Amino acid sequence: MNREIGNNRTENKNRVKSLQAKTDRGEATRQKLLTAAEEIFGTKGFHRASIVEITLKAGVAQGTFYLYFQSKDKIFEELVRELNHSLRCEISHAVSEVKSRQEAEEIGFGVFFAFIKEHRNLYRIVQEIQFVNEDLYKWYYTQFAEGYIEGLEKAMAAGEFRYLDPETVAYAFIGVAEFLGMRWVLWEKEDVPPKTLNTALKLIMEGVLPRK
Amino acid sequence: MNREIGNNRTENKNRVKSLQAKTDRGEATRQKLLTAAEEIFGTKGFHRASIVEITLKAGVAQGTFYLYFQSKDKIFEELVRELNHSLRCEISHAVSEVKSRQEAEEIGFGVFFAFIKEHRNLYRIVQEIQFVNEDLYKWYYTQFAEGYIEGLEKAMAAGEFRYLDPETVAYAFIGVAEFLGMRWVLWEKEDVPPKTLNTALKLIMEGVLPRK
Amino acid sequence: MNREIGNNRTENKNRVKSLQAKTDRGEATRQKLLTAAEEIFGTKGFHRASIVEITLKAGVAQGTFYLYFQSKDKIFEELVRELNHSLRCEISHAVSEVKSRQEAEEIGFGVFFAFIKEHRNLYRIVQEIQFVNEDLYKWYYTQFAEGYIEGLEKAMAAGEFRYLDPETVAYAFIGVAEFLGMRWVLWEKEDVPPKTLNTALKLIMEGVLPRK
Amino acid sequence: MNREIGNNRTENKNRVKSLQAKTDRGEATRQKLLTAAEEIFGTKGFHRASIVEITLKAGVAQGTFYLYFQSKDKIFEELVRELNHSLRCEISHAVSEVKSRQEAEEIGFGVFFAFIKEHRNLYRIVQEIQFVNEDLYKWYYTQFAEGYIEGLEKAMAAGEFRYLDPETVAYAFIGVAEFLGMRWVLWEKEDVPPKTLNTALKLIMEGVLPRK
DNA sequence: CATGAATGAGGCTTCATTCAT
DNA sequence: GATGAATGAAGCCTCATTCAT
Repeated sequence: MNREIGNNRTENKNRVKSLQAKTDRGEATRQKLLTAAEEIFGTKGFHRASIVEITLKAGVAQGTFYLYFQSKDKIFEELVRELNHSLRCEISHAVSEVKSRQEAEEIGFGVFFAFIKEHRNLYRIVQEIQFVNEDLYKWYYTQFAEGYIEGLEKAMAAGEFRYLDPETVAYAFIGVAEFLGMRWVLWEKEDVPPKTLNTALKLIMEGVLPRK
Repeated sequence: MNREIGNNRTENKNRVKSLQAKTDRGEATRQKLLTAAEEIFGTKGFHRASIVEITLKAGVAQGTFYLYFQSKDKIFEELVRELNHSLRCEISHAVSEVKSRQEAEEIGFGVFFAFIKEHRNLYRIVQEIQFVNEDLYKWYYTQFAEGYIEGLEKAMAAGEFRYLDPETVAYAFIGVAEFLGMRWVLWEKEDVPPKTLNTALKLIMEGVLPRK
Repeated sequence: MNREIGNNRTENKNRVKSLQAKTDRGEATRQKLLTAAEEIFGTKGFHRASIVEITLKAGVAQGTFYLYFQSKDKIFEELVRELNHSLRCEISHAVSEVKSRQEAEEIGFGVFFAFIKEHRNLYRIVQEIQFVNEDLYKWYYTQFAEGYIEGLEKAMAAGEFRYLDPETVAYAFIGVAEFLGMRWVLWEKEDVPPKTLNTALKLIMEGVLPRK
Repeated sequence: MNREIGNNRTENKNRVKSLQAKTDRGEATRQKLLTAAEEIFGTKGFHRASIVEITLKAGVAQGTFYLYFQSKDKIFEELVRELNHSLRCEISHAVSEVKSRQEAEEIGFGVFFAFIKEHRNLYRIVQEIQFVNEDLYKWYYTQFAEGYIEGLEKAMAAGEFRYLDPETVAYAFIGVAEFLGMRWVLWEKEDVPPKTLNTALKLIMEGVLPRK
């Protein structure tokens, strides 16, 4: 499944390109549409958003939309794939030069919070994709989990982390990040306070039980 | 905010009742509608569900719907409040006779997973409420967090848990539960495997770092 | 009416030519478009066919279409005129060396069936023209009828056929040919069986009443 | 095929009825829509007709249309089935009390011409159905042919008509009727002149060859 | 209390045609 | 001559909601 959905992205882009958008002008329009869509979808959600609105904001005619995207669903899906890609890139890049796995978690959480602050809109989009394309929703989190699991396994093998089923740990950590991000970044529209970030890290590293 | 949203529920019910002379027949119809709505909303999501479908399943006329609920949004919101109420009741009841806070977490997670397995439909509804009534979405999690925080504070005061910002811990734990529930109960349509549950508990209790 | 419509054809061509300096390259493009249009219109019908599709199949840009044809309607009409022309040419040519009028009918029916088998696509086009340009539709059949009437009158004058209102006979014969062609060639996608052809000829020559 | 398409009619009607239209009011609306549709489709053809136009003429809201018909296609198809039914009923009724098969043809042709004069609109509809639902188009003529064949076989068995492949004769006769109807009723918007009708009958009875 | 027919705004999408390059 | 991106009108259909009975 992952493969397919992942590849769809490129295929899709290529197919569209082969039909149109061979010029810079076309590519610019495409970008205008994506940007507009990101904002509208993020603000009003998928269902309350309308194509008219998107094209209005993009400053193009309604029909132009369909030169670049097959449907409302498709542009939405593309946005999700982009978000997934960007976020994973940012995290893996930031984490790449880290010394310990513990530090990696710290950096990773930080980048994640920064990202959703920056892309507040796109972030909400992910939440709604499950009602539009459930497979893509699963794919979204599976992608993250896979990368996470890999890192965890290395850390466990190296003795940095004790052995705990990596998939469980991965989803648990993602859950922690998502809910703290939701609570502070999305609801409060601020940064996650340092205290909270520290607490979260202490929690996942050492748990809530008192250390003896 | 909480107050208002919480009260809406009762107000709503009362208003309708006062209009309808509280007949049993009326109350039965109301219940039929709620039950039908639960299934339809849960299956197809809020936007794809239609009032006709709900009334059809409930076996009443279209117009009848508006005798009991002001709008599509409102019945949806009521369902969310019901879900919130039931789940919190079940958990607090199950947890009430527990000896340690640690055991409370264990029981709590278990009950939560069982609940979403049972109410898979209603559970999906919560995910979608954020696009219909964002305040209610916040209310939903705030309610949980509040109860959770209270329990955590007691445990910390008693020295069962070490002191960590309780709100952070509460949202983190909720995040863990939600994502494991999503991954195993909703995606696999099975129980959360015991191994996963154990791993999760170990994780939140003692963290991933090796114990010295 | 006939005159005008008939002339439109040439006028149209000439006008375009005069704009386009009659280059061979231009004429080739024009032909590519006509050929593509014939296939697309024939396959999907006028309304379901699209200009993009035609230009795609012709291997030219969308805009190019309008260099050679004024509109979707016009190319469709031109196709009809071409069909009319070809079919009448084929028939009159085949019939030209015939000895009796009776034989002419035989040959004529045969050529007609062969033609629609060959040009199944173009043939369907004629059926649809009535909803695009009713005059042209009438023109199409009037052209046939006129030729037919002429031949019939000669045969009647010569005593080969008895005298019956020639226009009625002409339309009746055309109707017979069309319906047998529809039934066997278009529906069965085969030749009209010899038995059917013979039956038809017997029928129009001698009727259904028993010969005394 | 015939069965299915034929039955669809009743099924369709019933299905719709079960959803709505249980009252006289509903049935009246349904009729208003059918009547309006008959006129609009007949005048402008299927593709150029629009639902708005139909509902406007029927004096109902756009949405009302979809209470009674599933789609633009479906109402069109229903109209065709109705036409087919009515016409066959009228003919078979008129022909039922006839003494000879020859007289039956005479009456049949007459009723047919009268019918298309009366239902000029509906008649054009049939021509276009082939581009909307090809099976239904075939069904339309197959229905006629079947009835026709039956009558012809009887006449041939009785020696009233000589033996000629009945299916061929049926389609040929239908073709004659259609083309004369087209030429005089539809194009001239008048009755088929008696002369023409007589000529046609003579032709199909005795052919064009001189009687010896 | 209940019905269900009717409403009408609004959404997505298609496509013939134009025009700057 | 040719291109192909852009246009925007128009079409079909859905559905939450109302209201006369």
